[in-house]
Amino acid sequence: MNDDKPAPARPRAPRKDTKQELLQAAARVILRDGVPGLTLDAVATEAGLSKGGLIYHYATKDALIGAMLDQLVDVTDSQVAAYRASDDTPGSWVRGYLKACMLAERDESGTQSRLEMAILAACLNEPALLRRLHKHMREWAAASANDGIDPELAHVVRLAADGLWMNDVFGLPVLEPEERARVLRKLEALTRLGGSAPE
Amino acid sequence: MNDDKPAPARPRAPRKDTKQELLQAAARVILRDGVPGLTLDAVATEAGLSKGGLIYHYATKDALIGAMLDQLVDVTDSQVAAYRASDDTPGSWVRGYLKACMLAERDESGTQSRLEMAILAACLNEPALLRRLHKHMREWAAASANDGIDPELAHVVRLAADGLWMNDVFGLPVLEPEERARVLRKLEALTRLGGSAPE
DNA sequence: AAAACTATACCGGCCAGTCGGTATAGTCAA
DNA sequence: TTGACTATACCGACTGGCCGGTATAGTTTT
Repeated sequence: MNDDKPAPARPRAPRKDTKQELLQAAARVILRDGVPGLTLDAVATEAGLSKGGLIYHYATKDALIGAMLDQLVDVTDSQVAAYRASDDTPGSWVRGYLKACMLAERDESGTQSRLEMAILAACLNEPALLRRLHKHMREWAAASANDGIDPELAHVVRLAADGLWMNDVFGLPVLEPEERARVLRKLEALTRLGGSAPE
Repeated sequence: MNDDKPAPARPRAPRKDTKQELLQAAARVILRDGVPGLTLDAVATEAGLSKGGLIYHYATKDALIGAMLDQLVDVTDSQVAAYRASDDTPGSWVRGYLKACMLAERDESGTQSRLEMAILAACLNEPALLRRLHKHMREWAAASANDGIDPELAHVVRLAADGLWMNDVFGLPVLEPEERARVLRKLEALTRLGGSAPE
């Protein structure tokens, strides 16, 4: 009846990019139900698939979480790179990182940062994932230390960004929005402080 | 052969502080096996008693985790207070907090900080616990903002301490020990910077 | 003997991962 | 063009283990 075979949009048809859709579904689930709520069934349902369908694309739960982690790292790195394209003065890496971490504000109600932390929390369980995460953090630490400004100050700013972003994650915000904004401005200012320092 | 009890060769003496022992056992388990490894059976075994015995003291798992959280907060607060007893200049709260967070170094291989993060991770699962944690964080945020120094700078230092402490948690250290020490010194210096600042 | 404390057995729910099956599309040969 | 065959995508019932919690029967100590 309604079936025109060559037409792309049908109920029962291979999805264009199911894996990406699954990743987003997983993000939605983890934000709504927390880390323990991230079950294969939940993700599958959220994505409009069955568990079998999910498993077809990601053989194990860890594979799914690992893919989320990879994407998170990629996004962060590319955001930093994008920022640096328009700022190559000393401290630009840290400022880019700061911006990347705080992109949350663009989303509705800090969705992004909560997601990031949730992914990290999910990684905590699996040593293999944790190792991958750790590797990336070391790279980030190295990048901030090599940013052309006082390395310790760079670390401080980066760590504070991590801390702020972590705080965001615990449900409601710890800092008031205005105070948070002031802190961010202060952090940014710090990256310009040691920049063209003497010596 | 003095005492060949095949079963738990336990001290028949009335354990007066079993609850405390259980808390410590839970800490050991969580450090060794991670958050998902924190099962009632595991804690009981680690503490040298049965699950029934554990349940007798902590009726539910959440009660156990809650007790761990309370103890963590108490310890932190009392360490801050102890520090301030010998330093009541502006910025003392933040410096005390810094010290409390970094007590890890006194332990063998950052045990303390990893434990703290693990407890937080365990709390992530239960909304009720998360709320309690959140309350404490707000108190800490308020305390740092009221420390007699530039509030934003105080937040920055406190957040960086959180970030550093979080980094420690991911298994191996992200920063080299010397670099870490330099960062700490920088943080401490920052708390004295805005202290008696103009205005 | 009662209270305090501990051990053992068990239940029920949850959840990752399995497996046999179905539907659709593409290929190729007769 | 049609039937045989294969690959891809997906479904959903099922299983097997794990784990929180319960029930109950000891064993000490006071």
